[in-house]
Amino acid sequence: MRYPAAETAAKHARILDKASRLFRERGFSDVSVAEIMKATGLTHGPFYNHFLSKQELMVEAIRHASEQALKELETTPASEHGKRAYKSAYLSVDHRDHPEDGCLLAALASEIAREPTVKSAVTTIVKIMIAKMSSHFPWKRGRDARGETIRMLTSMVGALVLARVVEDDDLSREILEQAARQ
Amino acid sequence: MRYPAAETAAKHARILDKASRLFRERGFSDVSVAEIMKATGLTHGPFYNHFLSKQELMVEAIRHASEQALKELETTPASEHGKRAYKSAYLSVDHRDHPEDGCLLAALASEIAREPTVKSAVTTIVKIMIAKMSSHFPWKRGRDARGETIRMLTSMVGALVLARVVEDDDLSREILEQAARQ
DNA sequence: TGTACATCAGTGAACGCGCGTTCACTGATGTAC
DNA sequence: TGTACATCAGTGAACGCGCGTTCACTGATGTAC
Repeated sequence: MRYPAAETAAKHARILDKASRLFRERGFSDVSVAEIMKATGLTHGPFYNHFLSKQELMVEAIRHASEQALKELETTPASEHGKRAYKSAYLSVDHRDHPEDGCLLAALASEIAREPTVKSAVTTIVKIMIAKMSSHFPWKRGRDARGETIRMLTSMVGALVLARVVEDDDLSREILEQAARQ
Repeated sequence: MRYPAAETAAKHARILDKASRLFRERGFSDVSVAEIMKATGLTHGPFYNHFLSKQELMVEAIRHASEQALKELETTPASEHGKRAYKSAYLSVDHRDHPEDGCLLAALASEIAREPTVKSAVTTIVKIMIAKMSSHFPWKRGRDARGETIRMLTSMVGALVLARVVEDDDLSREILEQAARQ
């Protein structure tokens, strides 16, 4: 049956949102198109009214998650205190335990590297994040902001990945704390 | 037909070796049991003469890769120079381009976190690596070796993951270089 | 304003495919006598 | 030492299953008159 025109765009956005969360939670290949559509409240058929393929959805879902990440950075105060808060939110137990809301790099790292179309979208996002972080936050006078940004990003992503890989909660917290100190 | 008894153990080892490389190259779910057996030169049937399930193979393959990693650490000179060499080999373009030979954490990060049995095996390995690295290499007097080890490991894994996720070769090398400086 | 009809997002059965796993069978090897 | 036979790793067809994707069909909505 025909549905109110205004709902179509809203449904598209909901598929994207559910997909982006499910993918981060369980990975691209462990989440089926049918499951995403079910989470959106529909059957799997009309998926192809919204997207050309699962691959295309993966790219769009990555873009959707990255918009969220950029918004978070922009709403963080551009001060030394803001930088510390940003880092410690990223390295929090809450972020570790909720990949579906969090950093797409840490959640999908190994799978992104293997999907060329997704990889290309992620490259753009990483470049934007590095540029925005290095201009947004204050860095020590005379030091190179870009290098410091890359080193900070690198140790944040590594710590979150390691903290999630480890089963022992004490060790996991220790990893997050050590990285926060850096 | 019956085969020479001595060959059985050798075939087991070959399945493990091929599997551990293929998994690191393309991920657990993208590599089929049939493909692993084909790489070993057999049909897929006798896989179950060697392993109970694909899951069990995943755990064994992780253990196999970790033995390789431990051996590499132990053969690295226990000096400041050895530590630098170890770090720069890990952060090399060669390691970035050959996940099948390299660090299992960086190659399978996001998938490990989702497989409980694999996660448990990896936890053990991470603990051993941290302990061995902090006692093997020299650390600045008075500083806590364990903390420094965790921070070094964290930024190494993060940098390799990010360098592999990014399509732009200049940016990818920049990430590796920045982490090497840390 | 009321009626007739085209539209098109959603339905749900069906498709081909590759997966992990099973199993009846094979036949050279190792062993009992 | 030679023969008869049990062993068991390997073969390859087959299984059930869930996947991504397709498609004939439905029927409330929006539009033409």
